Amino acid sequence: MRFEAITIKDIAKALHLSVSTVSKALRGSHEISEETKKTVLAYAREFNYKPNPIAQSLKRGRSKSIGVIVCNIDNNFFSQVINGIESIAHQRDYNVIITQSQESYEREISNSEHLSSRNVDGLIISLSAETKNVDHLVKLHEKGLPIVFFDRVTDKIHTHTVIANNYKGAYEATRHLLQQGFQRIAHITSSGSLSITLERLAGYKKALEDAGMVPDDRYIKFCQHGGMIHEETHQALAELLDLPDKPDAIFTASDRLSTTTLSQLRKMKIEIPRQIGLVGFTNSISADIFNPSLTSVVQPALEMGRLATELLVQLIESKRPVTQFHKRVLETELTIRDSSLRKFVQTKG
Amino acid sequence: MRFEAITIKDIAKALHLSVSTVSKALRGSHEISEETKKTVLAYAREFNYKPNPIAQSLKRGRSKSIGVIVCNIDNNFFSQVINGIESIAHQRDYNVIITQSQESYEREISNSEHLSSRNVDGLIISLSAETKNVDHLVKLHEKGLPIVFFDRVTDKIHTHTVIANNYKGAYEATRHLLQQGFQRIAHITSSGSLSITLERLAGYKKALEDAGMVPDDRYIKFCQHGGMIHEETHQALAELLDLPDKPDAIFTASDRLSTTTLSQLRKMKIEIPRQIGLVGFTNSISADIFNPSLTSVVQPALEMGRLATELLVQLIESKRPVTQFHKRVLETELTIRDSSLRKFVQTKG
DNA sequence: TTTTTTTACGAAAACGATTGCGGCGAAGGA
DNA sequence: TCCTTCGCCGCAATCGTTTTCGTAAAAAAA
Repeated sequence: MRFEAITIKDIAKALHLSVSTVSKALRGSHEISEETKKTVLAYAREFNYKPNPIAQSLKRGRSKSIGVIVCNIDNNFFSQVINGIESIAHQRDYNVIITQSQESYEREISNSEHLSSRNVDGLIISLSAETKNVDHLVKLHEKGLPIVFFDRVTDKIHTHTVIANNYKGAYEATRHLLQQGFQRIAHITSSGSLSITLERLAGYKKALEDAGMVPDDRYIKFCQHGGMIHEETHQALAELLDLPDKPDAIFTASDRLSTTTLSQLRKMKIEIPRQIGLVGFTNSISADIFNPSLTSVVQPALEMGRLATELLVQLIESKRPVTQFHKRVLETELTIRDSSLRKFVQTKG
Repeated sequence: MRFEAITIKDIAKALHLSVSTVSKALRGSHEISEETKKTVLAYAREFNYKPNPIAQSLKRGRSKSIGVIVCNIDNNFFSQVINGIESIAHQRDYNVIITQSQESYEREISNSEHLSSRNVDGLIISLSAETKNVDHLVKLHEKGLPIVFFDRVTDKIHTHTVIANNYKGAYEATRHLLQQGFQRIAHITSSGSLSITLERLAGYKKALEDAGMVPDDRYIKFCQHGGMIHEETHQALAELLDLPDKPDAIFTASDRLSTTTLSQLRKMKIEIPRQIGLVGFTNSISADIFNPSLTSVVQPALEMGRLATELLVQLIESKRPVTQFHKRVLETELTIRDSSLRKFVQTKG
């Protein structure tokens, strides 16, 4: 390092003041005269003084930064959420540290501990598919670390949560398929330990029941790794297609599952939606240029990120312990495209 | 905070040792007896002692973490690079801090300064589309911060760089279109100040020249924001289609530009590849399910991330100043799909 | 003038860890 | 017996900042 950053000590020496006086002057303390403040501020500005955040962090135990743990950023839903998080965070003068759990329980633990030891002021997290136990987060929460959950939440920790209306989104998607005349609607979803899985599954089942049908467990496939491992999705799909009463439509519960399923069906030369209709939860910005274009349950990802961050900042900056927690549920939007349209089939065929 | 993390001081107090003895014991110093070391290690393990990274960072000026600046994580190329970065970084026991410039020069500056002030030990960066001046990085580099550039590089700073063979990739893409019989090949690309833009443009032109054609500037459109602003791409496309000699093929130079162009052409009901052929630089994992499936120049993104990180760690951990710098050029791969196949058209039409 | 209050600043401890140096006791050499 | 050497450990400074407390000098009150 040739040019070291300027410190309070340097300013103090240059102006023949003490370190403490400079510090107070910079922070605008009332015990420093206006004149001294001006001198210090002027000098600081001239030499581009920036307080060392590491030292501040050590001293104050706060860092003006928030940690984010998502399973994977390579996914339009999460990257949109992160954009929402960053927009509010920067507005409130917080920095954002993004980490990926890659759907791994181990990495979720190590990421959360690392972020905590880095003195992040709060945590925004969507649980990994492998996570069945949240003791690691309970521990941090009890230590006083504010946490906001989004998307994949837990009820083991009493705090703010932000989710999409997964139940209703799944219900509408399934009902849409039914309205299109599909009879045997399968459901490919993520790990059964995730909140979103259960909520979406419930919505799917309810829609079937409301149509006078009985949900059939053979039509419901869980993928423990949420589509991160392709073979898993392929096998689920193969099993569905091996059933005596093959499904004539599939409702996929996540971004990765949707694209993998679509891709695999096409590789198998199965025509969509003629042979199999498809609706998926996805925030892919390319869903309209898929072949066929994919009917999607879209979550308000950006808004979810913004909201989660606002709630987190409230927690962080609250003077008194917060006891009143919100569970914010945002509505999804069903965007109907070709992959689920029977009419589309009829036109063609 | 109810349960504070255990510190060296706590251990010292509990074992009736001094803080310095404990510190040395934990680091395995030879000036501490084996017996004492054992006691300390045992106690530390029992109470799950973790050194405070903030304090270490302040004391040592190093943080065992590396900063990453990319324009946008919502992009398969960059998210794959980041996966490569994380895989090596974790292997080498470094943490990764990801930030987004959103193609903004201002944000690139503030991100780089913030990362530097957080004592990252090194920086991996792909320049923003707006960046024409790299003084902010020169300053950090002269201060001694190791930097590795990838993808969008600069020759203003003498250090390691990792790029794809953009020239050759563009050459092959263009040649492929020519071989398919396309005559008037347009090129939609990013900001002219980016290295990748110039390299890809050169490859495109060379392929045309080698085919006995003269590159025509009216067929070359620059998008300053690299596709982040849709209107920009739309206008470029509109201008191309307004030309007296409309292009019969387009070669797009980036992920976002490719998907936006494809989407827009479809909205305009322009048939691909019959009316317009399309080849794009993209690492989208969904390129095969696009409509039509998109012929792509694919970069070895994961490998680029891994390599950049290995080079960075070398710089960080080198005892002596490094003076020999590498420019690593990795080969791209042309994946041919329907969007560029004249044969495909003939079959259909 | 003396006492009290106010103003404006400095000294020092603290955050948690690292490290050069000094010291003390025991062992070895003369 | 005395001196040196060495092993083992503690003291104290340090990183850059914040904050409590103490204290001069100046201002106000007596």
